Amino acid sequence: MRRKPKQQRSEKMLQLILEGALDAVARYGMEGTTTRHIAERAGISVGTLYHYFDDKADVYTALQDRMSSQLVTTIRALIPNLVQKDIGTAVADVLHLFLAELDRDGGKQLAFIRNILHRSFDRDVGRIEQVMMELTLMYAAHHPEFATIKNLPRVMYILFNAVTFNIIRHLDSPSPHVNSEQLIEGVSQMCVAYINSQMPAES
Amino acid sequence: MRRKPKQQRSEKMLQLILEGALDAVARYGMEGTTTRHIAERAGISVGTLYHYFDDKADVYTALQDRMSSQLVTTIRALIPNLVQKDIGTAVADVLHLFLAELDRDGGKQLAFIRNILHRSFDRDVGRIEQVMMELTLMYAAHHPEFATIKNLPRVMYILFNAVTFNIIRHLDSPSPHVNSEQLIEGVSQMCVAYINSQMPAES
DNA sequence: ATAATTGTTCGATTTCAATTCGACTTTTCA
DNA sequence: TGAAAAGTCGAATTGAAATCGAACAATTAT
Repeated sequence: MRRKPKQQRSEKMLQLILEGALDAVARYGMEGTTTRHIAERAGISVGTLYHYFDDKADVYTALQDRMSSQLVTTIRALIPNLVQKDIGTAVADVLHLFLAELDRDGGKQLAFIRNILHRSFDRDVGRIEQVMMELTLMYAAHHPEFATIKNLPRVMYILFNAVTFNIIRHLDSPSPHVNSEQLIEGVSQMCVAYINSQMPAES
Repeated sequence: MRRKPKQQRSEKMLQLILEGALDAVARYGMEGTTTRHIAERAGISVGTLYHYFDDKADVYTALQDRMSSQLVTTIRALIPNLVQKDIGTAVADVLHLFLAELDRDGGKQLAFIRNILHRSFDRDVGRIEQVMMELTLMYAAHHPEFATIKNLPRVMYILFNAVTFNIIRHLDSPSPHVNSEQLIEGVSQMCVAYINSQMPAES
């Protein structure tokens, strides 16, 4: 049985379940949350839950969908505005918007997102970042002009994340428009450009 | 009971289980893999599995650890080399290395990584990317010089991923060295620098 | 207005994977 | 050699996910 809201109370129930799930995950974590927890917090029975969703994972998926839909809607509404600005400001605006959106509802959405993410990387990314920081130090030792960059650690942190996600994304679902070589070339150029832009201008 | 290799056969057994898990996940997917599957493919019994690992999740964690350790070791060995090169080449080298490492063992590692990642983003990231591409089009319409960039879609794809992961990472586990404002500022500057570097030089 | 139909809710019951347990085998070492 | 420690096994237990059919509510047809 798939999701199928026919009467209007159904729609309310559906949202009720999603709220219950959000609550439960915020409280017990994603692993710790059972279908009973969700039903309980939504004030319904398990049977009802399964009337609206295929399985537990489906509830989470729906919750993610709802969140990303909200974000997409908000951004889309802001496009006319963004289009007027310079790139730096536009990017900053979108990010501020996003963070503000997450902060509403007292952090439950944020907790949910963290639960989705946390089990994936964390440890591994952290470790690899550490080697990259070693590499940066070594590199700076061999290239003195490198050390003149203001906030070098911050710049490296941002670049590391930038590169990493491009690779992760490429692994997860390769874009038909960009092959490995093109990606690597582009990412390298981005690093060079950002780093150069952070160098104090030479006289 | 934690992991505890005392005799030497233990170490082999441990690796055997990890291989079994890698196999099983490549075959049945992460959700579809049961402890029986793992035990079966490793040629042992479930009971034995639980002598070496706390629970099923622990097996996956160990597998991730093993993979990231390998990567870290490889990179670390390459540092003396990398240090001699310009930044663009160094970045490209590391990425090539990483992809090559994954390609050994006939894609089982790759399949495992995909399984870890796939359940997290995919849908959502894709959707949001789509709005951002809309935004790019609109933006180009208002800023003609923008349209002169070669490979604009590729550049935007890379920047989108770069920005997204910086935010995701910030949400997942905020770095003590970089607060929200600093991150947004830095990320914006990166976008500007990369885009500028891709503009055809004005006479 | 009433009956028939369709949609909704419930929670006890079933199912199946994760984990435990204790009996058995192999290795270590005194 | 023998007995203590380490390792192995798989049947039995446990507990959460998912099902089921019996009630209940809303809607539609007569």
